[in-house]
Parts: sequence; C-alpha cells; structure tokens
Amino acid sequence: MAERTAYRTRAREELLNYLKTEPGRHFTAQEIRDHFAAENMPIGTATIYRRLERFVEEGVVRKYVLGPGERVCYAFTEDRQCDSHFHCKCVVCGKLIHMDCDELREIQAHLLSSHGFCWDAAKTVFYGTCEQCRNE
Amino acid sequence: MAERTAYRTRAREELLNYLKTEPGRHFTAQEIRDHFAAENMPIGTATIYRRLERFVEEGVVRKYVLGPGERVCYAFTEDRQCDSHFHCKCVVCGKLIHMDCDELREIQAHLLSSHGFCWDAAKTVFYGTCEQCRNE
DNA sequence: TTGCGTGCAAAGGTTTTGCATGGCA
DNA sequence: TGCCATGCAAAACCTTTGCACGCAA
Repeated sequence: MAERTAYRTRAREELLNYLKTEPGRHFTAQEIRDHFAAENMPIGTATIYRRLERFVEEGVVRKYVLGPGERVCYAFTEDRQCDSHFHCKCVVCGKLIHMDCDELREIQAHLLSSHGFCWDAAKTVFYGTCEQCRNE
Repeated sequence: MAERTAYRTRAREELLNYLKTEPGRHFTAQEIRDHFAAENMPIGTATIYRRLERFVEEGVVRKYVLGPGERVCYAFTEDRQCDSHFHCKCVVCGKLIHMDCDELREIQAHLLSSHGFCWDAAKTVFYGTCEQCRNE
C-alpha cells in the first residue's frame, strides 16, 4: 500500500485544531465552513470535504449521520477505541448527548452473545427526550 | 388538530403494496421509482417522496439511514405495536429484527435514572450486522 | 524541483417546491 | 363541487470532481 507523504498545510492544521476544540462534538461541513469564513480565513468547500475524508481514513476523525434526512457530520476522535461511546439525540430540542456508559457496553456484548447481533455503536443513535425538555 | 381526509389514489395504493411485498426491507426512493418505471406505470419523483413522508407520519412506514453518505430509505412497518420491543437493522442485508429483551428494558430504565435520558424505543434502531451476514 | 494540497467553479445526485391538472369523495 | 393528490419542471441542497496554481518537503 503506497503511503503518501502528509503535508502540513494551513488548512489541515486549522481544520484539525477546530475540531479539537470540542472533541466528540459533531460538526457539519457547513458549520466548519461558516466558522472559518466568519474568522476571515475561509477554507474552500472542496478542501473541507477532502481533508475531512482524509482524517477519517487516518482514523483521527469519525463520520456520522444522526438521523434520516440529517447531514453527514464529523467529530474529532479522542481515543481510537471509540466504539464504546454512545449517542442520544433529543427529539425535542435536537441536542446530541455523548455518553460513556458501562451498562451499555454490557448490552452490546449481550446483543452479540444472546441475540447474535453485532451492534455498531458508531452508527446508532438513541432517540428520546432529554431531562431538560421533559421538565418543560 | 385538523385531520385531512386520505384519498385512495392509484399511486398511494401501488406504492404501499410495493413496500408490503417485502415487509421490513428498506427501499430507496430511486429503487421505488425505477421499479414502477420498469413496470410501465411510472410514479413521479415528487409523489414518491411526498407519499412516503405521509406514510411515515401515519406510522405505516419507517425511515432509515444506513450510514454516513448513504441515502435515506423507507421500509413498511409490519406491526403497529412496536413500542414494546426493540429493533435491530442489519446494514448488510437490510433485515429488520424485532427483539423482545429484558436486558434492554433495564437499560432503558438505567438511561432514565442515571443519565436523565428518556429513550424512545419506537424511534430508535440499532444498526449493525446480523449473524447470518457476519458468517459470510 | 516534485508532487501533494488548495481554491474556484462546475458538475452530479438527491430531495424539495411551485404550479397547473387530475381524480377521489 | 371541493379539495387533496399527482406530475412535471425547476429549484434548492449537499457533495464531488476537474483543473490550474500554490506551497511544503
């Protein structure tokens, strides 16, 4: 497998730094584009998509969809072993909650051993209502 | 809430019948369009999207995304009484697995009590791979 | 100097919308 | 007859691609 030399460019650095400001948070391509445009140092759309895709290949960033009709988004992966990280989305306010939960990890094992289903946590989003919205 | 009268039209009937031929299987809008075009009784794209969306509202059809960059797709929901159990969708073969599982129910309680998140099982789908597909 | 990375613009593909017509109740 | 549903075409959107230039190594 031919390994290309990775160049350290402005766009590359800025982009990754931005994602790193909130590890685990999901950014859409547009959010990223708007951010840099607002900072008066725009990055081309094509570059954003291409770079993000490269980051995904390199395993530095993860790619998600949060629901039908939702856009693809990207998040900086703190740890490589991120399959144990779960997502809950509030259907009322739209908030996305990141959750690190041992019980859920056990369930993952249970689904596999007892039901034969290998659940991919990275692809799954729990829909429901968050505490705040429930209190309103 | 004003309830609109549902008209029985050709497109509506045909569309639903087609989805019913394989309950649980997910169809993309294009697959559907191509199917009817091939049968020499085309249905307009807009109609397909609009109808499907209505079916989703009515709870007859479910809407899915199978992964980042994948298209939205739709599947006929066999039973209406799906609140009491859980759904796993195989991203390889598309099979929808209905699951009655006490451990999952416990997790539901755990999410609520420990994380404050009220998970709606009817809206959530576990994505992963089924046993059969994993063995191939 | 080499060739990867970037930016712009254009293309591609999917989904939505507007509007006139058709068809069910 | 009164509306909802449909079809067509165009628009809106998001993402990808082509190409020339810039820049890191």
